[in-house]
Order: sequence, then C-alpha cells, then structure tokens
Amino acid sequence: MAAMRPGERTPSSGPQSCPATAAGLQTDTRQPGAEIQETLVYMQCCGQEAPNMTESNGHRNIMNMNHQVPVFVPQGRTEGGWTHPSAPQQTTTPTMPSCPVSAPYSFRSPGSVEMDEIMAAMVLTSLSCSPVVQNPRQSQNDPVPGPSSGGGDMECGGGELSDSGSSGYWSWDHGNISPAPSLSVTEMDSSPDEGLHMELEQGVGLHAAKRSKSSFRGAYRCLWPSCGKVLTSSVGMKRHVRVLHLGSGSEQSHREEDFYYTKISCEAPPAPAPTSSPHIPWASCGSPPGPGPGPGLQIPSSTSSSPSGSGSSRPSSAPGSAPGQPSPLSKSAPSSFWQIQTDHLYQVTVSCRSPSPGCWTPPPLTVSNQHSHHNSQVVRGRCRSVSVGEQWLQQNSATSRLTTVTADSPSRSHCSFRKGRGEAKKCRKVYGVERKELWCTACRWKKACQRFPALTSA
DNA sequence: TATGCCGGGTC
DNA sequence: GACCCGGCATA
Repeated sequence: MAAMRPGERTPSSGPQSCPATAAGLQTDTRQPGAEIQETLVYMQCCGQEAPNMTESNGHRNIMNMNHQVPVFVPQGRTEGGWTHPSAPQQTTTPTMPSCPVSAPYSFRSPGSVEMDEIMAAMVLTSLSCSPVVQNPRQSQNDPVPGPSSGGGDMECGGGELSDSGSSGYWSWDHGNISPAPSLSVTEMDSSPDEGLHMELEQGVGLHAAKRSKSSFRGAYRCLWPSCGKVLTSSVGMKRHVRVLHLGSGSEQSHREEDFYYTKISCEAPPAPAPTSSPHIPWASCGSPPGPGPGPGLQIPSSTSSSPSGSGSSRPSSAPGSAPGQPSPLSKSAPSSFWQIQTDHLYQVTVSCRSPSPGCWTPPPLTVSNQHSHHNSQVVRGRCRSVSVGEQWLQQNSATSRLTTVTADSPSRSHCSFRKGRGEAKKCRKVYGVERKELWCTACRWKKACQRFPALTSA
C-alpha cells in the first residue's frame, strides 16, 4: 500500500480509500527520484488526514491507524460524519499542500534518501498535529505495532507539537460535556502555547479542519496504574505522563508517554461508536454526550478508577479507553452525580405519586419537573429539540427505561424510548377517558405519562 | 383499533 | 412555558 499512487486509489476497498490520500496524491507529479519520500508522504497523509476528516467516526480510524493498517470505515454512520463529498474539501485544505512541501527534500541525492524520509516524516508529523492523530496510541496495550516501528519518529516527534492542537479549541467541548469543564483547566494552560505552533505550521487550512472537527470531543486519560487523570490536551497529558510517571527524561520516555495515556472521546451528538459501544447516543453524548447513555454508561465511569466497566468492554484499548465514551470525561463525578440525581428523582416522583394516584395533584409535578428538567438536559444530551416541558417529561419516563435499554443506537430511535404499552398504568388506563381531568398533564397533552412512568416491569 | 407519546404548532 | 394535536409506533 505504501506504493500506492494517486490514481490507484480504489473506491471501495478501504485500505487505500483514504480520501486525504487521494487528495494528496493529486498534487503529485513528482520526479521518480522522490518516490520513496512521496510514498512516505502518502501514507502519512492517509493516516493523518483520514482521521481528521472523520472526526466523528474517528475512533475507528484512529485505532486502525495505530496499527498502521489502513482500514476502510464503512460510512454507515454519518452523524457528523463525512461523506465523500467532504473528502474533496479536505483535499483543498492547506494540509494537503503541505505534503508537497516536503518535496524539496526529495531532490537530495539518493544517498540522503533516509534523511529525506526522516525529514518528511517530521514534517508530516508536525502537520499531523491534530489530536486525532494522537489517538493511535489508544492501543497502548500493544505499543509495538506500527507507530514506533514504521516511522517511530513521526509518531512521537510530532507528539509535542501536534497534539496540543486539540487543547486550545475545546471550549465548546466543555460546553457540551458539562462535567468536564473543570477537568483540564490546569492542563489547558500548558497546551495553548503549543497549539500556536501548530497553527502556524498548519496554516489556516488546518484551522478550518479543526473547525470541522468541532464535532469531535475527546480527552486524554492517563493509563498509569493508579492515575487515571484525564486531560483535554494531549500535550498536557504527555507532559503529565512524562513528568509524573516516566520522569522527565530521555527521548525514550518521551515516546513512551503515548502508551501511557489513551484518548477518550465523546462524540458529539452523533456519538457513533457503532463499533463497540451502544452508547454515545449522544453523544453523545454524547455525549454526555454521555447523555443518552446516561445510566448504563455512567455506571462504569462513575466508579471512575474502576476500569472494569468500560475498560473491560473495550476491545483493545485500555481501561476506559472507550472512544466516544462519555464516561471517561465524566469520571470527575458528575456522571455519577447525574445518575444518582436521575434515579433519585425518579424514585421521588414515584414514591410520592404512585401511592395515591387519586390524591396526586399537578402542582407537585411542576416542582419536580424543574429538577428533572435540569437533569434531563444534562443527561440526555440533545436528542432533539425539545421543549423544556417535554424534556423533563421524557426524562422521567426515559430515565427509568434507560436503565434497561442501555442506550441503543444513536440514531433517531435512540431518542424515542417507547415502552410497550401496558408496561405502566397510564392515566388513560387508570382513570379512563371519561375522567380525563384526572390525568396527569402529560397524558392530557399526549406526552409521556409522568404519573405512571413506565417502570418496565421487565 | 386503542393506546402511548413524539414532534411540532399555537397562544 | 402551557397547552394542544397530528401522526406514528406498537400491542
């Protein structure tokens, strides 16, 4: 694959399908002499760009990249995702042009080809600053694979420069991930400066790319045995690992950092994670993006350090590596907090009302409503644009259901947790149509019944 | 077909 | 935000 040429890109077959690669290739009409270098470049571009472009589905790409195995990611999920069309755009970004930049080196004598390669690698590395690139390290478990071996330099060398990229621009991220804010504030400090470097190097184009990335949120989690620190900046994380765990030192350690932290990302709404995790609905989150996932997902995270939950579930990566999983971020506690709140809320609601439906009165509801509403916003993330009232209503019913449902597909279905009829006593059923005035407001409005939340007997 | 409730509209 | 309802999914 290394030898792949511009024209060679096969549409469907993944390996080479890296759009970025294609783009980069276009520009190449260089002398044969520089072939080696070019090859290198192509690979690089492929690895780097692809992920960038696919921020949303990045997890997969990243993972793959890690092993340097070009993988074709089915574009099934397009949430925030990219579609072919987008690919072209990317190509236009300065990033690609950068490839050619390395060209000059290629003119060197054959004898210095190696040098060229290295330089090219470095250049690429610097260009690859995108956080996504970092991801590769996710497979900390098997560091051996591609990265270090093939062009070890690239991987790490860029480390310092590159990763920071993400750091500086996360503000919005935090916004989405409510729990995170405090997360890496400290770390953030360090990253920004480096982020600047990146910018300079990458140029506006990348900038744009980043923007597009905006849909991607992630964080870096220290995998060191008892650490588990989470930072939004890879640079910060590296530093953290290097200083606290590896002991600031040789280059060796410099490289190893990568293996001691993993990137955890919370997909924004799209929260794909089609692969391994059923959460990210929201992702998101999303998200909290972790939102959707609420209960189910959070459990693992809530215990934070106990990787058991997410970690175990994760295929290759380390504990909590779960890409796109909100939990990591939420580790800080919020997640659990939500969980509790939600449950609590639910319980309260139930306990207060179910006992005497007849006595129940709307007013109380309103009170709890507000609370629940609050929760709902946080937990559920954004499934759809919902009126406040709806949100909490959904929350009430949804939360309970969520526990069993465990967040399904991020797709639309994710938002609609309909429980089968008869799972709960709905006002209509209890009071009958004739006594509609006894119905809870939600029922009257044809909303999810709040008085008899679906307790899914199952 | 009845029911539950989502999604969206109106006030 | 409260209220209402069309329309879909499900039993």
